[in-house]
Amino acid sequence: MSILDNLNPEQQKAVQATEGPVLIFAGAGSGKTRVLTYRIAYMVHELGIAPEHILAVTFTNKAAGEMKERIAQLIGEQAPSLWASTFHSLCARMLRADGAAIDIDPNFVIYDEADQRALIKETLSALNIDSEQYSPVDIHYEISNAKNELLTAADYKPHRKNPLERTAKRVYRNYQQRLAASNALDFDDLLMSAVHLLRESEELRDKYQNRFRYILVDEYQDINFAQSSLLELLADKHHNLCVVGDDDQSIYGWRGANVRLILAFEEHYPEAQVFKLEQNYRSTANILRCAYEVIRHNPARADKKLWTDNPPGEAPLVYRAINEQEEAEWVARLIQSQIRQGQAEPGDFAILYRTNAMSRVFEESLLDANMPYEIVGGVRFYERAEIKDVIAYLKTLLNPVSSVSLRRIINNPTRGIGAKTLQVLDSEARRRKVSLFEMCGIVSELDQIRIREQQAVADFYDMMTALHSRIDKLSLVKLVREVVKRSGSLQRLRESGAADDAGRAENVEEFVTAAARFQKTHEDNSLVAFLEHIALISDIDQAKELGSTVSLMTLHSAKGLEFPTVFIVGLEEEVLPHYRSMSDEFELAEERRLCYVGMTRAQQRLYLTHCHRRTIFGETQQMQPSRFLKDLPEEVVQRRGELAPGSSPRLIEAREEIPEMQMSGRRLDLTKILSRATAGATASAEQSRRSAEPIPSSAGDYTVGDKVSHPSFGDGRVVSIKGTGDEAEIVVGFPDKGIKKLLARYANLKKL
DNA sequence: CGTGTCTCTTTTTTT
DNA sequence: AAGAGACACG
Repeated sequence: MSILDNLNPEQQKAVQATEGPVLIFAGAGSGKTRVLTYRIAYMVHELGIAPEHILAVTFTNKAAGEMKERIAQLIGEQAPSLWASTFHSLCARMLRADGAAIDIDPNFVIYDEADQRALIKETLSALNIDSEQYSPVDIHYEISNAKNELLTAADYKPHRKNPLERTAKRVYRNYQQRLAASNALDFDDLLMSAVHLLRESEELRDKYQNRFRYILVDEYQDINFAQSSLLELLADKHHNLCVVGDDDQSIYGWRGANVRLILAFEEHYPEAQVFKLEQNYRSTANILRCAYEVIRHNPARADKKLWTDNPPGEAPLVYRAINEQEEAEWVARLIQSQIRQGQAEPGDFAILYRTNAMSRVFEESLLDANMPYEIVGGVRFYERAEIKDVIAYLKTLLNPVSSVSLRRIINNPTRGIGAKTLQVLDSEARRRKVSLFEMCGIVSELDQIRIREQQAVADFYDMMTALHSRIDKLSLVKLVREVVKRSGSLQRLRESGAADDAGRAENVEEFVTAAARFQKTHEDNSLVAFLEHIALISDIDQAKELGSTVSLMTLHSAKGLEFPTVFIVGLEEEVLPHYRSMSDEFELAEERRLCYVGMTRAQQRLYLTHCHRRTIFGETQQMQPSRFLKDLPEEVVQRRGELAPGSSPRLIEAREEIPEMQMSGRRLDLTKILSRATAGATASAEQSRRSAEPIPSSAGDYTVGDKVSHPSFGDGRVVSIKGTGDEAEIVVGFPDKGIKKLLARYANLKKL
């Protein structure tokens, strides 16, 4: 009868400990979300706590959405009064409501990464700082870190001998002035200002402390200092702060997250109750074992070890591919063959990679294999240039002082307002202490600007004022439509002959649809609300149901998800671990955790693949297998398509599994490689020289039109040949089986 | 002023 | 491989 019946004893304890600070270490797959949601249900149902007194904070929108949904299932109609949101939307909400207390205009716009960088560039050039010497990226990183540490420009203390930091301080101050003048907050400001607000106003602190009597935080290992300070302030009265996390899954250190904060929780709240959820319900024993062997090499982990009652399952498989194309084809074929055998559906598979750029080959191979797939994350809709343009119009309308937005659109589409004109406008605006937009309205006073350009500016100004006057009169969609029409941006895209522009025009139309959807589904469908939604939610596809298609995503985006079958691809040195992280011990540990996070997403099957060669930056390189592969326990791992990395070469039986890759063919090939490898020295120079040589190929034996025989497809005719050597791709038409793309290396074709 | 071409750099992960 | 910025030309 009780909610508690569905929980194990440790979970029950964690659910019932509702009062006071609580720290829950929840290993991968240990039912963390379950505990969080049941805890809330328990508080509401069994203890009668009003949902509006509960705040659930998550790190991503996806997690927040899921939590709301799950809680709604448990507590029904009371759910809407509960706050479940990300840190950033929580802060934005507080600041819209009460930011006036610290001089924040409720209509502030949120500057995203690109806006921030544009403003930094603007600042750099205004301060006459050479952006070659001090790159906007580096400066921004410094400022962002300072804000994460809650240091204002005045508080920020650069190292005396560090010119970058000293420059950053100058820029920080000026940048902040520009943000204020633009009535804008950047991502980091949201957090910092919310803390500021609570510190400054006792009244508001009281208000929020009384409102949020029970606070739950997910993914606490990803928290930064500003976020933890915010929580401390909010929980300062009732002390009912429950945090859940797993230090082994901390993968956002590069963004200011600090794992030590979870480890230091007990120091800060000595009375904290600590629970450890160590039983894994997700993965097979073998998968878990492998994951553990990878993670256990990290220093300074909180002491814990996952265990499971699940059966051992299949041994995780390590596959070495020739190059990324072959890797992708192997993955696609494996998926295809499992689906054909009725063992699985597309939604059972996830392909996880280190960087978004790696998704492309997999898309192609899945397309070839006719597999439905979906890319999660990646280039987000709202970040496309044409969409950002429309958004910039909206931001400017809401907030004409927002200089970054105005600069983006003033000559987009081109209307004859060039750099020169803009520069004059800007310096005059500065001299007269008016905003750039206001300056546009009095452009006729400037005789440095030619009449033609004056006219262009004036027309632009008139258009924007006309649109501005309609903000309150038109519904959101109508306003967006009007903007798209009046600005001429859609028309330009439609009329352009450029191939990509048709797609861009469609995107703009899709944006209008997104506005319509927002208007329909949100109670507060004002322009402000819509823009905030875009800035913070920023994922138009999030509503799409995963589950019917193969999922492609980065290891980072996979956090919190699970799939029956997981492929982690590109397990190579310099990819995972990423080359930018290899020189730093701390970052290296984070790469390892990233690998661990990926592995623990798998329920039934885990495939780890790496390539012998990979093309990076348009250059083909020899790759070494990832060091993480070396940590796998040999007794529970199958290795295929390769020589065991680092150790003495050995041949491992390949099971017949994929029709195109026949035993005999591969054994022959491996034997060849084996003999050459043992004959030669192990020096890497020697190795690369050798593999640069063309490997004796069968491709040369075929010409288009040849009749060939395949062990399982029977007789067919060569349709085309792409490439050379063992990488050659031979397309063969088989009368019964259709057209097949075969790799010369594996196909084991016989010429007839 | 706008466009096109060329070179150059850049690619980690994201609220 | 692709995008951004520099430069030259119309």
